[in-house]
This record gives sequence, structure tokens and C-alpha cells, in this order.
Amino acid sequence: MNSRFSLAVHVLCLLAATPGERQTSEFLATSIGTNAVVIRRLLASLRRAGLVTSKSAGGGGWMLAYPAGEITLDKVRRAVSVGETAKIHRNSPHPACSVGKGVRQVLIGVYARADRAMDRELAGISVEAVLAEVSKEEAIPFR
Amino acid sequence: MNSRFSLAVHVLCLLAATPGERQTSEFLATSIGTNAVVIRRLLASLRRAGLVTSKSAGGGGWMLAYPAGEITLDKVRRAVSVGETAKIHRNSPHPACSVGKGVRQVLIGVYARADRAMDRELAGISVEAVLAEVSKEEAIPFR
DNA sequence: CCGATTCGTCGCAAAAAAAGTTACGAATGG
DNA sequence: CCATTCGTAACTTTTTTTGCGACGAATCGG
Repeated sequence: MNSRFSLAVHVLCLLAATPGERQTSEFLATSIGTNAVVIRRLLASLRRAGLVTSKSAGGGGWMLAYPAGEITLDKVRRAVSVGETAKIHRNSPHPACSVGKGVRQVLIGVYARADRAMDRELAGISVEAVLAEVSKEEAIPFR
Repeated sequence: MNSRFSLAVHVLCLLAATPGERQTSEFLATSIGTNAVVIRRLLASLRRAGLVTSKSAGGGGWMLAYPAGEITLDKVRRAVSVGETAKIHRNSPHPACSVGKGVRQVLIGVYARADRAMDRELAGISVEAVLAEVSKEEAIPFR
């Protein structure tokens, strides 16, 4: 898993902090400290997964597709992770080595199990819960 | 998690296939299709975690520190993963945004939970089990 | 002790992946 | 029709990972 998941949780928290209100990618980018295109790219993945909606033009922008309490982190993880959690080394093993031939396939199964275990845990954490924990420290949500 | 974990499982399977016998990093590298230094670097991590032992000089090389049935994949994961499973985006958030300030800390906690869940699953899979599954396809373990 | 073997690790090069940037067309609302 | 904002492609820069050569340290057989 790369930092796209972290970034996604961050953005979703910002959106969750102003329910029903749209935020532009420009604003979100400034708040997080990155480029608007990076945000758009990321939110495009989340939209494909049905977690957020977008709208063009003035007054447009992004908002959660449904309540933050129902957006669990396993959904977020699946939305942003390109493939599996772990990468498989792609070396060309010695042609006569049966271990080299077979490990990849077995590893795919291992990663599938690991991913499921992780998702079961993440399913117990919602964006709302994350935001609540963040807000413990300070009251006003942002800038 | 990067491909170091995959590589580690591969190497450990090779060592598990010849119990009590030492293999040189050169041989392992040739079998896997990479450089000997890469293997040494990797096995150095596994040695620090107490999973393998090494010896210099003729007849030297690497072998498992204890039976493959007791080497579980959670130990391997912890041995090779530098930090946590997921990375945290390190952008400089807008100074007045409390979400930007707090998310990182909350994410660390989230990743700790996810890692533990993953490790519980991986603890149920041993190198011996992986090798057994690999061997289902072909009988002779390597080159 | 000598010489062969193999580890242990540094430093750098190459390759791959990720993130950031510019640009511009499409959509939407006033 | 015009301003705003998304959507996405192409490219550059940065970061991470992997590969590689070199060489000293450790160990073993003789």
C-alpha cells in the first residue's frame, strides 16, 4: 500500500467535516499541501468506487456520496489500491527450479488472505470515526 | 509492503527444500534470478530476526535457524518490512487546518491495527506450508 | 600460516514507481 | 456566452527500489 490511502483518508476527512457542502479540488489541494490534479486523480478513483460525487462549474466540487459513518476504510483501501497489498518480485528464476515457477502463484493466495484479514479490521473503522479522533485535539476543523 | 517479502518467502522456500544443508548466496541468487548482494542484504535482515544462520568460507552459506514449520510468515513480514505496511503522505498541510495536523497520528494507529490483523492471518501460514503447496505441481524442488 | 571460499557491507548506477506540473477540452450554471 | 471546475493526457521531477562492483573480515582445509 502506498501513500495514496493516507491521502484518501485525509481528503475524505476534509469532506466529512462539511457535510452536504462541495469543496473544490483546488481548495482541498491547498489545504493538504499538494497539487489539484493529484487530488482529482485520487478522487476519481473514489468516485469510481461510489464513495464521492463531483460536479463541474461554479459551486461545483466534491462531496461524500453518503454519510461518513458508512464509509469504512476497507472500501477506501480497495478503491485506491491498484493491485494487491504486496508486490511480487518479478525476476526470471532459473528455468529448472520448480520453486521459482510455483511461488508466485502461492504468494497470490497468501496476499489474498492477508488483504481480507486487513479489510475485516478496516471495515470496523469509518471516516467519521477517524475525523472524531482527529477532532479530539482541536475544535475548528480547518483553515 | 514491497517485493522484499515475496523475495524472502522465495529464498526461505529454497532453504526449506534442503533441510540442514547450507546454500551460498551465489547459488540462491542464480536460482532466483538476481544478484548475490541482494540476497545477502535480504538474508541479513532475516538473520537479525533469528530466522536463518550464516557461515563464511568453504561449505559455508545460509540455512534456516529452525524447522520450516515454525517459521511463520508474520515473522518474515516483520523481519523485512522497514516500517509499517502503509506509508503516510508527507505533505505540508495548510498550517491552520487541524485535520492536516491530526490525521497523521490517527493513521499511525490505523496502520498498527491493520498490521496486527494481517499478522494474525500470516501467523497461520508457515514456510513449510508454502513449500508444500508449491511442490504440489512438481516433485523435484530445484534445478 | 596460507590460500581459497563466502559472508558483510559500502557506495554508486540503473531502473522503476510515485508524485507533481502544465495544458487544454468538456461540462455546467448563471 | 462567459466564468468556473472537473477530467484526463502528457511530461518532468523526485523518491524508492533494485542491481552491481569492490574489498575487507571471517572461516576452513591442509
